[in-house]
Amino acid sequence: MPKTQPPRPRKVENPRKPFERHVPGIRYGMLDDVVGYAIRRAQIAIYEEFDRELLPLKITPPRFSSLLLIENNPGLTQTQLAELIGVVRSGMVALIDFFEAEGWVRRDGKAGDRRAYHLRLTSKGAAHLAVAKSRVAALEDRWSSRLTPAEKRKLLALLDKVGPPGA
Amino acid sequence: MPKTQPPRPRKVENPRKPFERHVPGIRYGMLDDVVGYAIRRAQIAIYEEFDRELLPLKITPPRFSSLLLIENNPGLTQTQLAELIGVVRSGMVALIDFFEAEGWVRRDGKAGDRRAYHLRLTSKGAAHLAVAKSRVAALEDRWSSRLTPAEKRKLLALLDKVGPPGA
DNA sequence: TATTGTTATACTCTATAACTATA
DNA sequence: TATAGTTATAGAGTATAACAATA
Repeated sequence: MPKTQPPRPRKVENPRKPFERHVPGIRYGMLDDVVGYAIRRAQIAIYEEFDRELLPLKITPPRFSSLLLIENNPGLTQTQLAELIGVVRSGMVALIDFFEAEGWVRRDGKAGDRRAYHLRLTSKGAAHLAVAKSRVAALEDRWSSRLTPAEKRKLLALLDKVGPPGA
Repeated sequence: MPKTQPPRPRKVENPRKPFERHVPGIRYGMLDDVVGYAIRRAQIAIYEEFDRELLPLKITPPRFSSLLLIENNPGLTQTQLAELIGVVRSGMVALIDFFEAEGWVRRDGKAGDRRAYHLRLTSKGAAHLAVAKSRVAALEDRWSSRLTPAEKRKLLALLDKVGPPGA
């Protein structure tokens, strides 16, 4: 009996090239002097690698910072955490739901106020976060490989001063 | 005849507080040493103001950089522009459609290749971009108000070196 | 066979508004 | 009357996959 032709493997379109910050021959105009664009460029480059290393752990940037803030400030409420990372309360619900489903975070009742929860890491969550932290630390080392420790400190300090004076 | 009670103005919930980068009393753990998070913090603070100043002009960050790249490199194709700003081709279509609908950008036929377009600013687009540029420049001045010119140059140079060595 | 622009589609984020149960 | 968490919903933004016209 005639063998059916297996479907020819479709050529993968859009083999996403890694983002290139300064393409030779392109004139960027004032973009090269705009802090906001320099930040955007650096962020694209950084997030690409963050996703590649941490998505297998189901960790995204907002998840990472949320878990870290819960670890360092046990008992935070959802509203407090939402303000800390700059999202609205309703957006925090799905995030904590996910953490709970993974068994990483507990919603503990708050004594004296039955509306609110205290957020705490479970031991499983703490162990998972430890793995994530070491990967992030490794990424940081790689990212900073072209910076001296003094330059990195300088960069952090300068970033902290950028933006509207009040922030 | 009895006047109908006008609906009592509902209290606005979620009066969005401006993002605060370092909340007193909160422990940020290793987040304070992570370049990626420092960048994220600065970006949130910066984009809030960008939106407030530029959205009335219908300008968003990707629109701004796209228009600027078209101005400085007239004749770019959509695929080239998409790669420059780090989005896929299909995402560029809606962006250019919008520019065309506003009358800011023309799709010129490419001689010798009827598949592609050369993108160019219209005079209306150039004029609009000029206004946007001056507002962005003003924002830059405000954002950099706490940085000396030398510090700003240093920041741009350091941001350029952050990330995977190849980028 | 490859490429340009396009469409269709879906998924993630995140926002607003309204609801509930508490306070 | 206000607040914590929640739900419903909608709008950006951006991704993948497939397609037509063209190379």
